[in-house]
Amino acid sequence: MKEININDIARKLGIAKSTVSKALNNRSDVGEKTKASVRQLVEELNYAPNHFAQALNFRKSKLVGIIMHDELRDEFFAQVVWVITVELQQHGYATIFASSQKSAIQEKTIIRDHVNRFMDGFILVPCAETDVQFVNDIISQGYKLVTVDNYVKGINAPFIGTDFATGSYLATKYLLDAGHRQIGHLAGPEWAASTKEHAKGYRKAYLDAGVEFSKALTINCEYDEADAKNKFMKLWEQNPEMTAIHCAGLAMTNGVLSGIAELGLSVPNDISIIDYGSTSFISSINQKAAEIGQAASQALLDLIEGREVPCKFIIAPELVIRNSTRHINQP
Amino acid sequence: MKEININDIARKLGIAKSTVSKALNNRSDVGEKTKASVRQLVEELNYAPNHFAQALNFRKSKLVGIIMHDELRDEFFAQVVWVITVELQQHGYATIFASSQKSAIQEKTIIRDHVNRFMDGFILVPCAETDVQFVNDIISQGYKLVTVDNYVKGINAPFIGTDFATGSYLATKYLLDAGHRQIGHLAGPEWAASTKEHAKGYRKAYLDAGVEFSKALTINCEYDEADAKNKFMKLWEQNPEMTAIHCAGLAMTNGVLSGIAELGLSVPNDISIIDYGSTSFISSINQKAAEIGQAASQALLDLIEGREVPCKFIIAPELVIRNSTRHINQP
DNA sequence: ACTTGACACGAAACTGGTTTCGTAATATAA
DNA sequence: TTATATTACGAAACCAGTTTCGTGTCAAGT
Repeated sequence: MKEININDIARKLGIAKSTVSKALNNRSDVGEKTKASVRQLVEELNYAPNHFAQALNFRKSKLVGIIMHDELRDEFFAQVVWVITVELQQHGYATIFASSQKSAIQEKTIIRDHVNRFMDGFILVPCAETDVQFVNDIISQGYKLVTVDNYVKGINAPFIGTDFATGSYLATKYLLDAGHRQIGHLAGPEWAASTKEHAKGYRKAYLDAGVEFSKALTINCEYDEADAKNKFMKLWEQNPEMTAIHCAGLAMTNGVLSGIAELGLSVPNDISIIDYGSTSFISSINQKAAEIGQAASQALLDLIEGREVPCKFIIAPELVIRNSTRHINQP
Repeated sequence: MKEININDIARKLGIAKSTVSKALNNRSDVGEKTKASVRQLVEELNYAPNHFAQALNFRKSKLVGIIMHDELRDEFFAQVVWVITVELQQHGYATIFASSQKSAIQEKTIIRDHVNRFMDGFILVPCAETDVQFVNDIISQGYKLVTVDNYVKGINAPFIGTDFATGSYLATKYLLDAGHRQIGHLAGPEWAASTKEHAKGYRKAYLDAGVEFSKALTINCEYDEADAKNKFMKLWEQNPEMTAIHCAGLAMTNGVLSGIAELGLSVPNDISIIDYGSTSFISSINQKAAEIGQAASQALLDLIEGREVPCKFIIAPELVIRNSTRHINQP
């Protein structure tokens, strides 16, 4: 358990610890033979500098905090977190993951705690009621922060996210082109910024196609399987002519599939589905978690290292057609 | 950016910093009025002690490392990581997540790095070729470590995982009871310890039911959607009488669903599915990520705080029937 | 009145590094 | 031969806390 430290090295070589430190940092005011002997002993004893002592000096921890609004159970967020972790790992940073569990109060507590831990930066997926003032205070104190996925107006930090309007536009247009006319929209909850974007794209596709648009085909829903099933059942009851549905998230698709199975229907014969970010057989809008994770970690590194960073990266998603959609005959 | 420190507090109150420190730690050799004034100023200035200075003193970081063999994209692991994070957060620990990306070499590097960061403990999901010797060295040096999910023989640390034999037994028995006779088994890769356990349960169900068992119904497969689709197609070709399939993981199910859609078949009419850990409409063996995460964090806390810890926690999974299975008539 | 003890506080050392500055030894220039 | 520069190193201060130990003050005991 006892780690060897710089003093041990110095003592064994009969030199000062300052010399050892300088040797390790390859300073010019240390002789070559001294450097060589230090390096050799370091190798032998498997010495590595204590991160905390260094952090205390540099006021840098080589630690980045990832603070998410939700629970990481979503495959998309899990992949974003993973990509960020790997990217930052390559630059010598470790990541600390924390969840605010959709609570603005917890979010604050976590950020404060991270600040005392001298985090070098934060990647924040804001929750619904993020305290913009508080976050901006942190930023103006010089802490480096980027926000991801959930755009919150007024935060003075770079944002990296998906162009949901385009995503939903692509999905809806595809279904319209395939002959569908009654396309349901299982939209996200009203508190999510993305919900409005989805609706914008969905509607635009109808308008562009010159097909009559009905509000009754849209229903709001939490990102939750059980709620999604209920809302789908309601939507189906009210729109028995519906031949396709566009879901705002993976959890919703699962609820819908459950409802479809219960009704004895089948996909895609009776109903086509396009959702967001599914990796299964469902046709979906691919949110490009890898790109978002990369852009977010790059933006944060740029901020930390004092480079210029654009304030918005909107990543266009991609429509991936799998086996949950079919063409139907025009009436 | 400049945080206030214990010296600032001391100066403003005209007392020594040692007194401030003792007041904050509620030591008995500080007067009550002094304590009160310190606490008040601390509150006012929003002071919080520097974690690194403390870590340097205590040789404890209040940090726990989670090192996973895989990529976190699996919903089960994502939830395990999340539960561990939340549990430990409640005890004042933050978690650092890292992935060894299935490489024993990376695994070592990460552990070494974590050791210099004075991690108070590790939660390790070992990769296929974990260096048992190395891990045991770390443990015998006094570092606290628990292993999760992937049981590796010879590691002197508590293990928390799923009873896969029982899981696959339950799945297979259910399908047999439902009248299925030709039940495919899309097994995990040979390197995974769990694969043998799955096979054990699968076979035992056949034996217990007195139904003839065929090796041809089992095929090994990576935890990868594309590979799963190929292997399923092969299995289907060779066993056209197959009416059900038991998959070792979620990624496999997605591959299978893709194959089924391509063949123009439907679930559960043509083929029933039971997999592991799915949350969608697929009937599945629920691995109880929450229980595993809780048990793992509790075991680690016990280790860190010097309590006795049993060496194995095997958590029995649960069969959850959803909409991907049907009863068939006996021939 | 003197001793003893409890109490409250501060100086200094310590955790493991980095950095500044001073200086001795050697090399080069005048 | 002396003045100056260069090189190589060490002592000490510093980061922000904790802990040990010493000391002064006051009250109680004899």
